[in-house]
Amino acid sequence: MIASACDPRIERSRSAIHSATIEELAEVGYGAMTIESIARRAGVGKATIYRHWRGKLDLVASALETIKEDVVAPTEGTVRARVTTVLEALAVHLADSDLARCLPALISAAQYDDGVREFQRGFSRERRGLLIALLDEGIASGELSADLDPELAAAVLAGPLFYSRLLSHEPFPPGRVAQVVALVLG
Amino acid sequence: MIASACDPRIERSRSAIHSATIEELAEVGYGAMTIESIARRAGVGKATIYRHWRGKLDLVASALETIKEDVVAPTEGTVRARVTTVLEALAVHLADSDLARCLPALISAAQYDDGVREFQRGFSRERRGLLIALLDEGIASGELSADLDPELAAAVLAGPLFYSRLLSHEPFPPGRVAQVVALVLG
Amino acid sequence: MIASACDPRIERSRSAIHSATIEELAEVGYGAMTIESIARRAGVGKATIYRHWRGKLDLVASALETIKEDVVAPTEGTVRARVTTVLEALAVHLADSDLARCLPALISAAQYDDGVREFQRGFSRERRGLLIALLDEGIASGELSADLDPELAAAVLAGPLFYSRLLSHEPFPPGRVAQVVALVLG
Amino acid sequence: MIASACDPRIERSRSAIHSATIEELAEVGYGAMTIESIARRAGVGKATIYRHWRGKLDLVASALETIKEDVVAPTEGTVRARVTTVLEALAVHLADSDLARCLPALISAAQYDDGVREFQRGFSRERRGLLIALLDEGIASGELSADLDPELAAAVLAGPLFYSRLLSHEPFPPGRVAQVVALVLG
DNA sequence: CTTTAAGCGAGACGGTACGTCAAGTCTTCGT
DNA sequence: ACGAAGACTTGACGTACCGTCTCGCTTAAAG
Repeated sequence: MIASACDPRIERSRSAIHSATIEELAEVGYGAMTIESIARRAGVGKATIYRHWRGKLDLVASALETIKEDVVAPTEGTVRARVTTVLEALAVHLADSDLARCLPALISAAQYDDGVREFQRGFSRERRGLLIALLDEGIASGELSADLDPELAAAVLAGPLFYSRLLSHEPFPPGRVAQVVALVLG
Repeated sequence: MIASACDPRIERSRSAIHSATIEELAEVGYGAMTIESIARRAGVGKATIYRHWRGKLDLVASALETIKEDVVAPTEGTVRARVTTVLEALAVHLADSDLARCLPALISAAQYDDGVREFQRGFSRERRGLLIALLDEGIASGELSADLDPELAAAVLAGPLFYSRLLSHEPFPPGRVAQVVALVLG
Repeated sequence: MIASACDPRIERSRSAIHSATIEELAEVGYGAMTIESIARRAGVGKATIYRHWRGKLDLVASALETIKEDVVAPTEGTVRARVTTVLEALAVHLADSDLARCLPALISAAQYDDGVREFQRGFSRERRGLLIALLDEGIASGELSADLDPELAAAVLAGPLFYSRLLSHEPFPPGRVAQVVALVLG
Repeated sequence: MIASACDPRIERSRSAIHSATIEELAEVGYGAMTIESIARRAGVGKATIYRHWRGKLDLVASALETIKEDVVAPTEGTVRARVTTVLEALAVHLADSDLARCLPALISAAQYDDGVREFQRGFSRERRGLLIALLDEGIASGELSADLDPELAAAVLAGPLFYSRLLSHEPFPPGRVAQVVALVLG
């Protein structure tokens, strides 16, 4: 009955389907991606996909969860330097990674699916949380002005990187991250 | 031959199709929108649509052009105040407009379609151009530091508005625009 | 609106589909026959089939109508000789013809579909009518006993041919038809 | 190993599956009947069915064997009377019995499956054997003409009953069996 | 003031993908 | 050890749109 918990085919299928989903998402985008092509690429039957997920959105949300990697902030150096490091990592990540390649699809899907939206909101909140914590620390230590609103500043710091990637369709050059930090944190 | 330039039937079809496209886009989103439903809603044959546009993306891009309102920068007041006004207008626009509602779909589509990418790039460049011109003016008049990189500053100013809309799925509160301007332009 | 009445594609599709249906029916039987295989064989889209017929049964019934050939009784010779000729033709037909090859499928389908049943009943009634008319003529001319029930006799004459084909799965040898006639008509 | 011969569970499953098969067959017909629905109805796993039978046809053939009642020819009276009795029993059987209801499906299946064909041929041969034996007896006793071909006569006697059932889709009225016998056996 | 040719709506065409269902196979677990 | 349960791959189901096509009507223009 709960045999499924141990049947190795289930796990093999799930991971094959997840990989295929990420690849399809990055290659053709959410709209053009089809369940049939995922099934074909993963070498599984369509029914196997529908057995585990309710549909395309559900599948994509679950596949994206699997590639959400933890980001850690450095602990050494001035807050400005550490913020720069974090943003540079983000810039590099946005320039080339599975998640970044799926980002446009993700944003589009989030518009019509609560699950995807929650996932994506969580993803950004996590990233932003890192920055906010650093800024809080800088304010506490006196390195940054007490007037600074960390939430707002985090959005202002990360904003241009996403803006560049999504609106101008050019990755933000990691080399210019320092300029942004200088502009915003004075 | 070039009768079409004058034939009123063509214009009637075009505008009926454009309206239907905007309505469908707002109601069901880009992904769920179909050419058939647009044809149905506009009361035209499918072929009439394909006669004038290459496909869904082309049609949507063209429909959006028709609702793209010109944005004009104010000419009175300090540059800081005028930048604030422009960004506030953008924040309001992003919070509720047909174009803003289609933005996620556009960004996604732009990944895979050159035409859409160009359309979208043009749209953002135009907006950004306004800001850059203002900043240039501020530098020239001495109101802003000569060290300021207008291109970068424009991305830093507009970035958080899009970041909020696209990544957090919350419109950026127009009331906080002033804070951003203060943070970035000192 | 009634443009379809003249569109030559419609007739081409219909006849291609009919042929493919008869071939499939004869080759694999009613149960194993699929709409997809018919569409593939006819070189048409599945939707084209569903556009014209409600389903498999409807399609089969309509395809069989197209191969229903008229049978004519000879007018010369004794009634016994003419009955023999008609039955021999039936025996040959049952041994090798599209309709005969589809007969088992037809009988099976008739069990669950009124349309197919009516078609098949009509087909047998027609054949039987020929025999009955001949027997009536024989009774009228005095060649056959006035006690003979033509309806019953027709069933007794044709019965063994179908019995052999359907129950023993062997075509009834045309050469033995004369014996049946001798047995039944004395 | 051959534990199955003794394991009471096996027998319980077999009979539950047989009953379920007969019920499904009668309710929805051969074509619409599925292994899954039989398994469901019998309260058994699909694999249990496939462990014992090769497929639907095999299962149906086997289920029908279980309800094949032995037919015995009467031993008293004239051969003509006894032939009439046997044919009347057949007419009644064809009018309403599980086997008769499955006959069209069987005939169709027999075209494409050797096993079913053999089963069905055996079924008719058995019935016909009864008739042939009676006719042989009649010839031996002098009641019937020595010229009579018992094989042929059997087909001519039984033919109309099947003809009526399969081609006209009307059960042959048992009351008219005597007329057939009179016509064929003089 | 008619031709005449365009643009039109309608919708059939061959296709692809949808999400569902059943086929027959295979693996795990519980009795 | 064997059967029940159920996940697996496969492939057909009938539907919806895709983008292309053919048709007959309508209508604006050029003769």
